[in-house]
Amino acid sequence: MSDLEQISLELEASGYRVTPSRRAVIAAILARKTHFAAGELAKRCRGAGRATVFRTIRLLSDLGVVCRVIMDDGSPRYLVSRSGHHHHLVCTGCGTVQDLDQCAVSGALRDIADASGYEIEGHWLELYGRCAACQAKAVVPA
Amino acid sequence: MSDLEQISLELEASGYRVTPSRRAVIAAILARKTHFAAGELAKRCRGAGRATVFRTIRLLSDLGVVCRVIMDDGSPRYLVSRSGHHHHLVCTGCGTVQDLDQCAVSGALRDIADASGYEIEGHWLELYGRCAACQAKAVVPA
DNA sequence: AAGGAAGTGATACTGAGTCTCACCTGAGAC
DNA sequence: GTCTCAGGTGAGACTCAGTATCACTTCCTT
Repeated sequence: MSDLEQISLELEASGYRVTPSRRAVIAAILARKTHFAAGELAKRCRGAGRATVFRTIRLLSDLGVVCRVIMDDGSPRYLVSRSGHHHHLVCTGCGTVQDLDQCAVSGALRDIADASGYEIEGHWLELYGRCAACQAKAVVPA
Repeated sequence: MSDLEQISLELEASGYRVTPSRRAVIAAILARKTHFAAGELAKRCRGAGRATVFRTIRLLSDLGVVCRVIMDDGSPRYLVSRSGHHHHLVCTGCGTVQDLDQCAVSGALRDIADASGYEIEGHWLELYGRCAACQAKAVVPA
């Protein structure tokens, strides 16, 4: 089963219609190798209007198919990612985004909650660095 | 010495001029009790144009006088804050922002770097929750 | 077939932030 | 004192993200 069909099934299972516009947006997203900007996708995606592209991205984001990453310059990007709580490791060299399996702060949250008196409801964590390939490139420049 | 003078001295020490426009922006920032949106400040700040307000906010942000917080809805806000690396604890009830003394992820970063092969250069962490006062309010509603 | 809910596209709008460009200002050189 | 020029400024246009509106279409249910 293709990713497109898989996601279509998820949409249907959640009570949403699988329309040609939505299929076009999903196909456009799957065609992107890495993360993408919402506006750029809207421009490239022939089969759906701008508003629909944004609506579909939000829909997929709610379903956990797509998730939002804030790049180190603050600009938002989206990428196809696994659902559930996780964080990202963004390479500042090539832009690759890697999922992190464990939540790096879950342990510290309890301490912070105790110390501050806050009831922690959520958090946002992005990590920036250079992947192994980009480190190698930096050492031996072409 | 007032905060305004203090910040003016920091500006001068860094080689920037202390102009009436900049003083107006700094005064407007200091007048805000909590965090503020850049655009809203630009509207309220009579003594400086929009572009200058944004320029000054960035300048102060570079100097570490002001720092940027991403609220839980993704919108950016600024607040007068201590410089150096730290994180924020944002109350989703009243919007209060509290500085966190320790960096909650510094310990975990080494493990992540080892496991992923990345050279971690930076990270962004925001915590969201309800402060003690808002928790009390929620339990005993008026 | 009818009706209504869901979905769509065009378009206008808001808000953040940048860029340009002509103009202003003030510190230092003479 | 005045000249000069880098630094600073304001107006305004622009880009980008994202939302709202509204008339229209599509499709499911009855």
